[in-house]
Amino acid sequence: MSVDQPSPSTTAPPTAASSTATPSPRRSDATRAAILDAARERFATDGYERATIRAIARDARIDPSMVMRYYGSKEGLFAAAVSVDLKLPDLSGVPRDQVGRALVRHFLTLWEENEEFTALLRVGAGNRAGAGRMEEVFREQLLPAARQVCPDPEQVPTRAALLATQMLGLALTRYVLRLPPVEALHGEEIVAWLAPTVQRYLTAPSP
Amino acid sequence: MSVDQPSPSTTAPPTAASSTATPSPRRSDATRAAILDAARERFATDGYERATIRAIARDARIDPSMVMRYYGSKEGLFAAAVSVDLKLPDLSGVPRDQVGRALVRHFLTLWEENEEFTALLRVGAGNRAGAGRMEEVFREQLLPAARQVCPDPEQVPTRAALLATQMLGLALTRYVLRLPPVEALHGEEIVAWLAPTVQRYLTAPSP
DNA sequence: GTCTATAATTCGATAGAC
DNA sequence: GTCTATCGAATTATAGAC
Repeated sequence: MSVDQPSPSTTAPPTAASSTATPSPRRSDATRAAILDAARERFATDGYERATIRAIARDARIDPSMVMRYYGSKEGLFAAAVSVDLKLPDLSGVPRDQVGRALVRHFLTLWEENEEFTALLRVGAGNRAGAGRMEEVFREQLLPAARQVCPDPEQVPTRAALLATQMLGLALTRYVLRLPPVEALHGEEIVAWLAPTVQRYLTAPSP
Repeated sequence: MSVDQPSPSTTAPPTAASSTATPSPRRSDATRAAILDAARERFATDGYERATIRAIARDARIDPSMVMRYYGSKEGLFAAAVSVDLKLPDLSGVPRDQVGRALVRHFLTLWEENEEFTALLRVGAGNRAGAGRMEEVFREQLLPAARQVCPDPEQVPTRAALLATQMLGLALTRYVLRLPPVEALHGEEIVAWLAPTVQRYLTAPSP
């Protein structure tokens, strides 16, 4: 899955007799990691079409042809650079009336320190394939989390969908559109306002 | 600001005894309208970069050069095609405890029958200038509406920001990303679930 | 008003020297 | 592994014939 194999030092030692157990560390790992970092940033700020391979290569201070050599195509680069893991906690260990607060806080800290999700969101909004990847994240990560909290299996998709409208709306307005009044909100303010919403969407009886 | 005042046509002889009040109907108005319709649809479904002038012209069954002639540039075309009016009702006439329901229902019906907002949202997500136009809509239309409902002027931007996170999140997941469980929700279901959220964001005391 | 032809860029991708 | 050079395709935008 993860293509995140950052070699500790810039000049990775090939170490003569190593190659059996570990997945063959390449001498170019540092370069590859630099490319992925630059790609994530460009995709997050410019979107898929405007994030050109040339610009990404320039950011990574390497030749554009290397990007093609390593990742085959622009789509391959995007797939390698953006692999969203929401890292959702085990909600079965959280008190029932605290899941809203726990989730909002989790997403906030995750998104503040990582622009991978912003990249996926921006690309998903402007590209059909990107939207497909967003749905994948929803299906494989958000649905199982909702299943841990929601008693009625029948209602899980609806509950998860409602959760998505609120949390993706926060991500959109704060990190993509960057509406000033949303950016101005402090993390704890957001938690205080949104936690009751998420709590109700997941656990309250149907209206 | 509407950019619907293109340069006067090269040879535009107003009908002999045309009325003096109406803003000079041109013979090409049907063509212009067809271009704008096609542009709105392409921008809404493909985003700014992938919506090419060629494709828009093909949809409108005219020559690509006509688009340039009428609107000067791709940006000019976008500005002319997408001018979002949220048509927000006068909230001072709505019972205080019904503003949430009224707003959610209003946005739903507006968005279901008009893809202009979807176009602006998709473009705003992938383009810096587009994000600026989204902020314009927020500032000029959503803020005044919130001001009608929120008693404390100090809190108006925050309240409007919270409203934006929920409603834009709905628009994003339903019309742009088209997450199946969100698309599956019926209009009245959405109103029932989201109205209390919006109501609280606008009128409840700060948490 | 409408269309053809094309200029001027820019991009993704390829070939091959060193 | 790295780079130069370039191809082929697509785009916006312009010039000008009819």
